Amino acid sequence: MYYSTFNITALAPFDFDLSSRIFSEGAKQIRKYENNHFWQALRTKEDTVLLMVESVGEVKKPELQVRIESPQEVSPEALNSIPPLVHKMFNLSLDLNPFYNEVKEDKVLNSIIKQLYGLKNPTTPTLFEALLDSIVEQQISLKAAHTIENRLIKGFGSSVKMYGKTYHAYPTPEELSTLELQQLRDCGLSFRKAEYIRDLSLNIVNQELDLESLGKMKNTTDIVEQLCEIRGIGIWTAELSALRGLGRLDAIPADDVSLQRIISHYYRDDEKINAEEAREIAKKWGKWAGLAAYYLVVADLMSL
DNA sequence: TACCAGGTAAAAA
DNA sequence: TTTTTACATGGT
Repeated sequence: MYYSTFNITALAPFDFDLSSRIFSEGAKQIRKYENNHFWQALRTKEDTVLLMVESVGEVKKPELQVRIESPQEVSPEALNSIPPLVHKMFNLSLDLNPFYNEVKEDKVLNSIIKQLYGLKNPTTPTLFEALLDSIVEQQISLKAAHTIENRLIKGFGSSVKMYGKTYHAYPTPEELSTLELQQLRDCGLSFRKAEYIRDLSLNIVNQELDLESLGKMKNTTDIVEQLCEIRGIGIWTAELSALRGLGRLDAIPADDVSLQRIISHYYRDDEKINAEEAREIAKKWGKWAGLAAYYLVVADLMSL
């Protein structure tokens, strides 16, 4: 067995315990947070390794200990690709203070921030992973979606075996592009969604679509516009994926009926609102709209 | 049993 | 051009 450990720091404040707990909520097979240890199977260029993270700091002076394990030797190149990935996944480079300062006049949010101090929103290792999740989650309940996501991960993702347990990573475009539609359908996806996912994967493998270049674009609205060109991706999927897959904190999936209900709960006394009204309310959060929405969703989850 | 869930594209009007 | 419909699973 091969392993490597190293420490990394994060911009304060950062509550690793709170963030990881929320991150792993939904109990997908892909990640777990137990006994203050976060773990997830992670793909490097050549291999699938097991990532374990624990906090060795505190909210105001955050530091993480990262451990990489693999049955085989991990190349230096692969190892070097891990720290930036962990930074991205946990949003370690995000400075929450400007966010906290700029929404101070919002009494509701300000009160929630005090209770969720140091919470950072997670980002998926790749944009593809965020798109995959979002497509699966279209229309159906999160519970139903998680069941399907687990089948995709177990069925088609690579895995790493450690201590007699098998840890599954998200499937890559390469792994999904060669599948028969019926194989995706068998996971519980509609034929329509199976087509979306197969075609998206194929276009990436054929290099007709370059998701990496999208992440480099300056304006989030341009990214959302580009994503909407892809079949199966509407405004809801595009905005959710920009937030979850690229960490674009100004992207807010206002078409989300659940988010509309939550925003209304805190700002409109549970009266039913539509996407337009949700966007109007979100305007006061400026470039932090997506992060503010994340805080509201978590607050709702924890009944704050 | 029927209906709704963190929607979307395609058909019908 | 605008409105309606089919679609997948899991919970109520």
